[in-house]
Amino acid sequence: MVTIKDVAREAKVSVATVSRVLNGSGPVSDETRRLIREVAGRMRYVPHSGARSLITSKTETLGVLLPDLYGEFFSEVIRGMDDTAQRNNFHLLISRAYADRHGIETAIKAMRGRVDGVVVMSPDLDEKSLLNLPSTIPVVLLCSVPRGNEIDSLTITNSRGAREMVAHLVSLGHRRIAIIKGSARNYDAAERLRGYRMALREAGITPDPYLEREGDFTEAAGYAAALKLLALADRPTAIFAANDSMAIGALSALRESGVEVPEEMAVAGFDDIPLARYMDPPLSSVHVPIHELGAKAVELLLHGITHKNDHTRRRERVSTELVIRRSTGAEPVERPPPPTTLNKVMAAI
Amino acid sequence: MVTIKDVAREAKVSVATVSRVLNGSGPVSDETRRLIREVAGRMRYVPHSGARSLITSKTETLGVLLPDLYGEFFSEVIRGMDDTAQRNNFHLLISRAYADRHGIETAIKAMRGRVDGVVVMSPDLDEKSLLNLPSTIPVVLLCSVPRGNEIDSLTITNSRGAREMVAHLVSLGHRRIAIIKGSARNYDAAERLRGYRMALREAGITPDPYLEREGDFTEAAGYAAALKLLALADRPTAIFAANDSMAIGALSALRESGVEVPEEMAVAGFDDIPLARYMDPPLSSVHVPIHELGAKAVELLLHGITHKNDHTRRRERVSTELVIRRSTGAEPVERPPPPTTLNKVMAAI
DNA sequence: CCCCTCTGTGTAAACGATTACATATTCGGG
DNA sequence: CCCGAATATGTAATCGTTTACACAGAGGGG
Repeated sequence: MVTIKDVAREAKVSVATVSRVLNGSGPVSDETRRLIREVAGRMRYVPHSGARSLITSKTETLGVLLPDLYGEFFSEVIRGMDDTAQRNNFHLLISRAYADRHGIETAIKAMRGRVDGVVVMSPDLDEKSLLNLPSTIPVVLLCSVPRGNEIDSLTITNSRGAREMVAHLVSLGHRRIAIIKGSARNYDAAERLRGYRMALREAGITPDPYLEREGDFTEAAGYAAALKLLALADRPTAIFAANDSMAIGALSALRESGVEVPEEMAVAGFDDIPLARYMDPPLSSVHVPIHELGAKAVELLLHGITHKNDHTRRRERVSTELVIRRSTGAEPVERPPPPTTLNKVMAAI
Repeated sequence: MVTIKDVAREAKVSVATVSRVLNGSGPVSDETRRLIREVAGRMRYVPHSGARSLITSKTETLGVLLPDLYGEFFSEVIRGMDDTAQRNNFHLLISRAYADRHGIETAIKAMRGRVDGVVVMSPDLDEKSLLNLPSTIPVVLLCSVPRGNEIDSLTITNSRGAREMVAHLVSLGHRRIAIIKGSARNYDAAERLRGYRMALREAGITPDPYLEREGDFTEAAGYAAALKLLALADRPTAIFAANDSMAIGALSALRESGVEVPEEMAVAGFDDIPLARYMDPPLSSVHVPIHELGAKAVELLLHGITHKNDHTRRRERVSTELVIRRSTGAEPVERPPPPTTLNKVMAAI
């Protein structure tokens, strides 16, 4: 492995000069600069980041702690993070961890010294787990229950989005509106449930516990919950699923049961994953700007890093947007096509 | 930040002893060991990984270079990688890069010194780009055109899977079978096309260029291609899409055109994403064990690392499996439900 | 009783970079 | 002609580890 000394020797200068050229720090004559650049390139010199971080105490790396999830959300949020990170010359160290206190602490510990900050995504509500993170380094909480003034946090306007969607269903004349919930321990799921209840209350509808079904964000759960709803003596006329995957599972169950959507049953989801518009019928959903979510999280973290973690904590939310398609019965009002970059991108495999 | 010296001073021993305890290297008395463990824990000491990698020249980190893709595949493969990496106490440094030569070289360069090896996923066929990677460190090529004896590689049995699916369509009596291709530059797509043609030849069917439509692995492309196929004077009776997203787009187009699936048109995809079984009708597809793919890639890389890159190069393939559902018209033969871990997992959001 | 081995510990030299400080040269102004 | 500032470069300390080597004491075999 070629080191800075090798380059210095080859270029007949001192290591200090080489370092200055490569970092653009001190004053160096144009001629020397050219020479060193040439030699370093020819020798394929790459500085040892460990050595560098040892002396500068910077790693230029961000940790990302994800829960044990899967699906498109995951990849899209990473895309957003990576874009912003790369633009700022940062790398991403990604790790999954169980959302419980122990899991997160171990994971953060394993990252200590490797990263300048961490984005923690821990949808589990859990106890005060996250409160006493070994927070010598900046931390941003993503899609987790916000912790006031202690940690930066970034969330989705879950309850507002859910409330708007349910309000939309109400405006179409529905009174018996069911919800397929996410896991009770999941923050986003809890907030969406809150929005649902809020909308019902505002419409003067008394909530019916039978219309609140358990779910876990999978298609299978949506499928099962829909079947149970159909079996009720007093069926709902609309189903709001706490995410699109469950809505898709529900659509499948309704289809197999011969229930017409939206005529006999309106269905709505949350997230607006790309597939939503290709469902039968196209699925109404609450659009979440996932890419932006990742990007903002990293921006927040970088801010914390440059301000050495003694900045005033922020608590931001990214906005959702109602996307109404045929599954709720209204005229299909398709949004303009997604940004071209997304279209051109290949979903390899 | 507390260093090893602080711990040594506090425990009244030398740094060497502390290091020995923490790494379990040299002989240390039980009493000293206990003491040092206690002190280190109390002081929340975490070794500086930079300093460590400086002297050991190991980073315990694997680089992952992904193309500019999105979708479930991405997240699932990362899951597989992370599982295996964590089990071996390795971290994952993930980065996206343009699949062209320059993009990959810059990205690998940026990772040099930070990682012990790299998994490069570069579906683009491109020129010999990948040939002369700065391969001082082990590299595994994932889902890319294999490079014989120079680099370890891991691919999917694309052509076999495609061939089997098309053969299945033939066995159902179809003679005019269309394909919606992936990008011509994409390796997986090219292999799937090859399998399609092979199956036709084996069935004694002369290929019709009008039945080979362009696509790019997105739902939108599948939608558009299906419409064009319907407009043909001599329509096909079956459509094989090179991935599920395009198959779903095609299903959507057929539905809107009032074409019955599978009666008037059989449809099949590739990948068997979780959603496939919830489509209308449930989508026949070629199952790809994505998680396993990621896991194997990391195993291959770890092998290269422990053998200091002078091992004999391997060239492995993970097998696909035909999953027949209603969209191809056969009786629905559902596979057993996916592993429970996957079911229990939450697809947060 | 001596020597050898084994255990437990400390000392100090690496590892590869950055950077404060020192030094050498040049240049312009008084 | 001299002095100070500016420019260009080199020297060496430093960051936090690991580990080769040294050393001290204990125990056992001859």
